[in-house]
Amino acid sequence: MHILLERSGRDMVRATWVPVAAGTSGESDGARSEELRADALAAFVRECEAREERPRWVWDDTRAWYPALLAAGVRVERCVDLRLCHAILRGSTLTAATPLATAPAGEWDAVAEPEAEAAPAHTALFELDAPEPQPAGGRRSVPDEFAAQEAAVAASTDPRRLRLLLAAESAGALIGVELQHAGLPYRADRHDELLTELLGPRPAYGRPAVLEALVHDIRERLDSPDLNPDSPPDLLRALQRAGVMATSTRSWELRQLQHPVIDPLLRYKKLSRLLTANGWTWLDAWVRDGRFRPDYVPGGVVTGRWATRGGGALQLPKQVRGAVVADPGWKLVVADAAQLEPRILTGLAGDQAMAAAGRGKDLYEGIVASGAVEERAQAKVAMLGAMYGATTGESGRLMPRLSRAFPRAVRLVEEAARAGERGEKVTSRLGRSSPRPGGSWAATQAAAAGPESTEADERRARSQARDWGRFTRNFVVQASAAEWALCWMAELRNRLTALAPGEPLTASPHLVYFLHDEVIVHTPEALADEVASAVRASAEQAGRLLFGVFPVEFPVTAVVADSYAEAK
DNA sequence: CGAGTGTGCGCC
DNA sequence: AGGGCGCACACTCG
Repeated sequence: MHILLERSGRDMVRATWVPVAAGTSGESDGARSEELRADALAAFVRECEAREERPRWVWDDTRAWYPALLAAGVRVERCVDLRLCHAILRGSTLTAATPLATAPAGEWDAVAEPEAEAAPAHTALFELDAPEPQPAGGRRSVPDEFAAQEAAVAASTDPRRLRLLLAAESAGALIGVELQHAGLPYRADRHDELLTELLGPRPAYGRPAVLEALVHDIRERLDSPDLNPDSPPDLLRALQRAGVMATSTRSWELRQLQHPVIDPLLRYKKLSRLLTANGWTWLDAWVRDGRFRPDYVPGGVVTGRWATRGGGALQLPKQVRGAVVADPGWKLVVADAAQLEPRILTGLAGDQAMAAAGRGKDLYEGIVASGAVEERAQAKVAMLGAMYGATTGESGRLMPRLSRAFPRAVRLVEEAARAGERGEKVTSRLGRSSPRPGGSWAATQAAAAGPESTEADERRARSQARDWGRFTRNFVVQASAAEWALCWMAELRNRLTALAPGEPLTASPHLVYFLHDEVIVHTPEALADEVASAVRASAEQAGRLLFGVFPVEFPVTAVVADSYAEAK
């Protein structure tokens, strides 16, 4: 049973029951409906979860509904996040011919958070189409939108895959809220110790002692007493005055050069970065009551990866992971999927040779064993190059050998790149499609094709096309990997719930962290081994959901630990 | 003075 | 001369 929720006035909520598979009629005739007070919602949801057979809650935005329910101690097993699903169905090539996809943009296309709207809708490289202005007449109701989405899926070229994608995306929305609710167990005292060890004690003002000493040292060695090492132009000038022929102040470039200042400068950069990104200010802002609670944004990236807002949760540096510590009597199960993206590519391409290389062992070692390359490092750089579109350097040179050994896998990414270069969309395993190149794309390409095009026009157009081709090349892999990760997590969430039925979220094993191909579960010690098994079983299940019987494996390492730093 | 852009670097 | 992000700081501009 679907139970649709929407606001029906000040402090009131309307709940509408829609039987499964009845949502395609475009009408909600025969559907039961009930009005209730908003403050009675949590009790209502709790009761339905207990009474109904696995109800699926349908609402506009999980981030708007679910936090209050969790705060009231109510967990939801399944939902449909109409806003996230709408975005997928609007863009998917599988639903391109449906009314939902061909209609002009409406309020369901709006960005959820008004403050996010201010963000520019383009990047330096690729200007995407700005959202069209919203119609004044209000938005389609929740039942109408739900019916339109069901109709679009039913009329799509692959309803099974899309249904799976929408279910996984919606489960991700629930998990994102639950992650923030639970928080990552985080020891502020350990973090402070780590910072103090590396930087010196927290200063009341100004730089910590270790940084201050490094600045002094750098200034002396460059004979620049007033140098601000945080200013790239200043620093570059000072370096050149001292005879260091750098063209930028990037660490990787400085590392190649020989000069007494290089070592302290690199150490300064590293530590300065730690201080500004994850120093005491970060600790004060983001860690409360022993928990780090970042704001996850499922579906926040075009490829379907998650984004975060604030706290930089997806960039928690290795330096501070020792502060992530399980509560007394609890353990962390730290799990990550080994070589996820190459294995996803294997499944996408149906490449039996590469599946064999990854069977029962490290995929890169398997590639070495196949004879394609001599060393693991080469296998890795070649695979990454194939997925990211490297054309030069070692990676570029290895491509022909990779291509000979694994023609299907390489052909798949090459074809995705060619499609992007033509300005076409590409689509992930379950049906998420890339955006079309927007902004100046058409004008630039037309200028190069016109009768009076100059050499420069053509160069610009070629370069733009290649840039977009690298994006679509990576999109098919990254987006499909994100789908695998969602299926993995959704399956794991179900298994964790089953380990301790009826328990509140934070009293039983629960997810506390997610990082693209990595999860952390916080669990009572006694259940830790069962959790680790669940993590592995969920990965197998995710592989079957995406690739059926095709024999590509998705090994995960699952480590039971007290601290995040112990894993890896 | 605030808003927007560029640089650099952390994560996958 | 390599895909996707977020964030802090320096810097520029109105």
